[in-house]
Amino acid sequence: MDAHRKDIHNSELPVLCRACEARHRGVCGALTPSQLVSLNKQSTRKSVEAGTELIGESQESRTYSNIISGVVKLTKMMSDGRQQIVGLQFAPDFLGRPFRIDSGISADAATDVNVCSFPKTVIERMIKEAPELEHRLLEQTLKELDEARDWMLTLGRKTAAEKVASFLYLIATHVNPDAESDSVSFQLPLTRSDIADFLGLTIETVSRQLTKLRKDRVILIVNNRHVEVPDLDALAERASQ
Amino acid sequence: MDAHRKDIHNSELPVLCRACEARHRGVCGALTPSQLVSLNKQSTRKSVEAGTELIGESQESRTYSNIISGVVKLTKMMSDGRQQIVGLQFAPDFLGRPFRIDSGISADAATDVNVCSFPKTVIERMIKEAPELEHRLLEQTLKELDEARDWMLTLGRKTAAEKVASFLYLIATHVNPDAESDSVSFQLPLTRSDIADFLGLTIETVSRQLTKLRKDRVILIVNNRHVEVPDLDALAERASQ
DNA sequence: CTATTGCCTTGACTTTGATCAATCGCGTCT
DNA sequence: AGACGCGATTGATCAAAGTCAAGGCAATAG
Repeated sequence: MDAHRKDIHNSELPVLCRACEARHRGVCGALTPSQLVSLNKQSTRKSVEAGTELIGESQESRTYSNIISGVVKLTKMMSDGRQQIVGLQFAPDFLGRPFRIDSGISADAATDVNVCSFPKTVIERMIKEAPELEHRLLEQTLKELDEARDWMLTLGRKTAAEKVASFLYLIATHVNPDAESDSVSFQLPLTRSDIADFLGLTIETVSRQLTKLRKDRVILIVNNRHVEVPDLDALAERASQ
Repeated sequence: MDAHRKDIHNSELPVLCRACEARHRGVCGALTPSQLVSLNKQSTRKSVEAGTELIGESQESRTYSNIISGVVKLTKMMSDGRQQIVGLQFAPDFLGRPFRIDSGISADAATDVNVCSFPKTVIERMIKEAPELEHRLLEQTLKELDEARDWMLTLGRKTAAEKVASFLYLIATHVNPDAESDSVSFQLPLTRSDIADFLGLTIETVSRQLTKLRKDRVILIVNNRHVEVPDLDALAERASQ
């Protein structure tokens, strides 16, 4: 399987792909160097700022993308305005859904985001040529399904205090995936309002629970966005995880 | 793509497969008659009664299954006993997760269930031979992901009254998928306790909300399990859907 | 340099759904 | 028949989270 990748011959790869995480952990890892070259000719790097809608009601997007950096939030909205964030995507996640029509979800940049975009047609053709690509998509989809179900437990059964701790734990472990030490420091990719929409709470409750965690010395709030966690296990404990 | 199926030559198919929904709407539809014959030799029909654990902590199951009839609930549990149903599966859904290790989910028969089981090894070999099979799995996984995210909105943002109405609407539309009329009659596949675990509520709240829907004549509770919905749109209204 | 704005926090009060407890209906076992 | 168990309903009370309202802080605009 890995024999196709020929990582040694890095020089065969498009410059942009060489340092790209998506080629290792993302879907591009399923492609041969020559497929990468051909895909690369049709791909464009884009930089979008926080708040931009990437996929949504407005424009039927004609592209798929890999997230290069930043955080994308997937949101569902009710007709009366209530909304729920149903997923967060980090690099090198794949953005878009081949073979499946939209399901009322919009994707917005939660932070400033860099993506690598490809025309849908190109990806759909490549999937037919390279079954391994579809396999990667299945694996990412299964991962997203697991995350969604984990979060259903959080939404349905955890208290506000546990929810906020769970969120912080999620971010702490995603921002720095290979954290050896048990202490972490990071920027929150979401506003209080986004956090509330992710947790099924109000911003006031989120704020109060953050304050409580701070007073209990489980976290350190350097400023609104910057959080430090001296002991990840203690945080996990608060999240009942 | 459909050319492979050769539905006309029904006589080539294994007897058990001929009337099986999974061959049409389920994953078996991806297989040629000869593949079906070979798969059929290794498959076994099983009938399990409500409450039986199909996949779980206890035994590392060596098989995948198609649901032939009945309802399967997917449950996540916290160490202190709180639990959340994270998905319901109906015929002809595929049960099991190729290429992905267990994620703390157990699958139990919510009602009496009939399944058609295959050894994991056989399925995994067939996936390599027939990319279309993997394509079907991706499609089912995407469907489950959509359903999970729909439910996240329900769990995070709907009131108890809306949650219960949403659940009834979900069952009403799944039990009789091709309901022409706007009135439906069905058996609830879950106990009140299961419904509560699905909705992130207590059984008392579920009961009260059902009573309220009954008093408001949105539903008719024939007996504990048997419900009639005279007007599906009115129910959808209550679910804010 | 002050005014405005957006985002967040804090406090007082209300509401929703949870908890605790009693009772009912129904099937089953003796 | 009577006793029991199990699931569901109903009521009374309580607690957690929501709502409403005021104010703080920091960045940006005038």
